[in-house]
Amino acid sequence: MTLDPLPPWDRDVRAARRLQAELAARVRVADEWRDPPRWLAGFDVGFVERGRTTRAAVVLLEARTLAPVERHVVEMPTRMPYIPGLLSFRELPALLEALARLGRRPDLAFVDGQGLAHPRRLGAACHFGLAADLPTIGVAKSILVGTHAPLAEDAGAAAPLLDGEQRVGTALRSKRGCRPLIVSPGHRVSHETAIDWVRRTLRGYRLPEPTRLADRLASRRGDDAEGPA
DNA sequence: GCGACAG
DNA sequence: ATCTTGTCGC
Repeated sequence: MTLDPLPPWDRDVRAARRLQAELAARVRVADEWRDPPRWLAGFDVGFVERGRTTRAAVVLLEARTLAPVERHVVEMPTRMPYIPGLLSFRELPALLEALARLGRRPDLAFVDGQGLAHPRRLGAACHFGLAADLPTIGVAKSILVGTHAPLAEDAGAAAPLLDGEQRVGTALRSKRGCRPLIVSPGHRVSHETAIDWVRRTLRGYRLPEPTRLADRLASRRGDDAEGPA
């Protein structure tokens, strides 16, 4: 037996982290839209065949009614393993391909995962937003970095997510009895607007409609039986 | 050195 | 994320 060689991804990990720091400097955390969003999109990525294939799902919804008007699923070979903090590199190709399938360009995109709430401020929502030059919001189901004050049990309770002194997102109890969502700006959106749009797109489930529908589509059980009002 | 660690 | 059935709680 020999000593374990350096992991093949070690070099790339370093390069990827440097690139993240550079890209993060280009992320704009402020609202930049001329008109209120009319088309929303939800993105989610899953893995099949023991991770060998990456699958991205996108759902386009009309902002006013939250009615889904387009759905697409794309698959491609997985190029990178999962490494905490480098998720965007693993998911970005599939996310961009899914976006390309849309017949309309969304005005605002919800991405499953972190936005600013990332060690180098470049979660998948930021990276995707930059790459597509689209306003994006990160909606994660757990914390990668940061801490927040205890949240009340009531739906709607929220607290800033802090990484040291900096606010990187918001912990939001989207539904009573559920663990809070971690909402953070991706690109071209402010903290306030990110939270506002997540709240406006909640429909009694833990996840906001864009992300919830994309999740269902990616996990294939994509029928259309609605639950409680 | 010892954990923590989106999906 | 994914592998997996029933089960406890709002």
